[in-house]
Amino acid sequence: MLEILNITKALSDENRVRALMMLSGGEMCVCQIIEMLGLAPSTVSKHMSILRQAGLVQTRKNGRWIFYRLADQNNPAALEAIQWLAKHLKEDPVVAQDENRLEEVKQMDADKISECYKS
Amino acid sequence: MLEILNITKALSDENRVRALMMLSGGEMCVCQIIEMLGLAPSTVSKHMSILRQAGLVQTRKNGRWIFYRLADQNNPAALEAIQWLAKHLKEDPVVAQDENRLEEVKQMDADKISECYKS
DNA sequence: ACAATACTTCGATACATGGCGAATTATAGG
DNA sequence: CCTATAATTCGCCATGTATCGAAGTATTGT
Repeated sequence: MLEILNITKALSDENRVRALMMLSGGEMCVCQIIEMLGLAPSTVSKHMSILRQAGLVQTRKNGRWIFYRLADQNNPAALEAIQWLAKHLKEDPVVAQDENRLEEVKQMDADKISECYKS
Repeated sequence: MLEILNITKALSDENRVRALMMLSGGEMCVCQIIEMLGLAPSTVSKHMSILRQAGLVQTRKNGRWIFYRLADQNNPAALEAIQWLAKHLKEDPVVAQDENRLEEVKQMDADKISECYKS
């Protein structure tokens, strides 16, 4: 029950849902999510922590950057919840607008972030 | 987005999830749900109102009784959410215990409730 | 008409949650 | 080292939510 409630509570905030939908397009570092959501870094960090504790996202650290990505196979409940979200938000204007700006933001940070792959 | 958030918010409370799972076994009147959850009538009424506004349940009035039942076909998002819940709470101890007590409570009220079917 | 029952609405209260800024940790680069 | 950057943690505040009891509505039965 607690596992399920962790998921539903995590999904009951618009900004967290937006973040999840963004991650459908591939991993992002926190600074990109901050840019997309337009919230304070501390706020976004807390949101992502809630998503991670619910098993909806996973993290990978590379240098100064922490990349968030959607959960993989080993958590069926989380995965199905994400699929449910994606299915029913496919036509959502907020999600669509985010999807547009996403490419822009990813391009913006591409230069500096690509540096961390040089090593 | 709002429609989806109404659903996830409705599902982010343990008592509301329990109520939904109980309704998988068929419609119930509010007094039975009150008995099952052990909460004040006003509290249960509010919970059920939230579930109804999210499109997760529907109501039928008969005499003094108002029967709640799970949503039917016309709301795919709600229906899939309920199926997701049921799937991942199949082994949950809280839900299982409710399921046991459910027959008992339904029997308890059977006599007086059956009166409303006489007319 | 009146009392009882089922349910909802309202008002108050305690607690949870989302938001920010400041301070902290960790890493990279001069 | 020292500074800058990325991210988190912490403390605070405003808002939202779960809960209750009391009052209100509707319906049934006497």
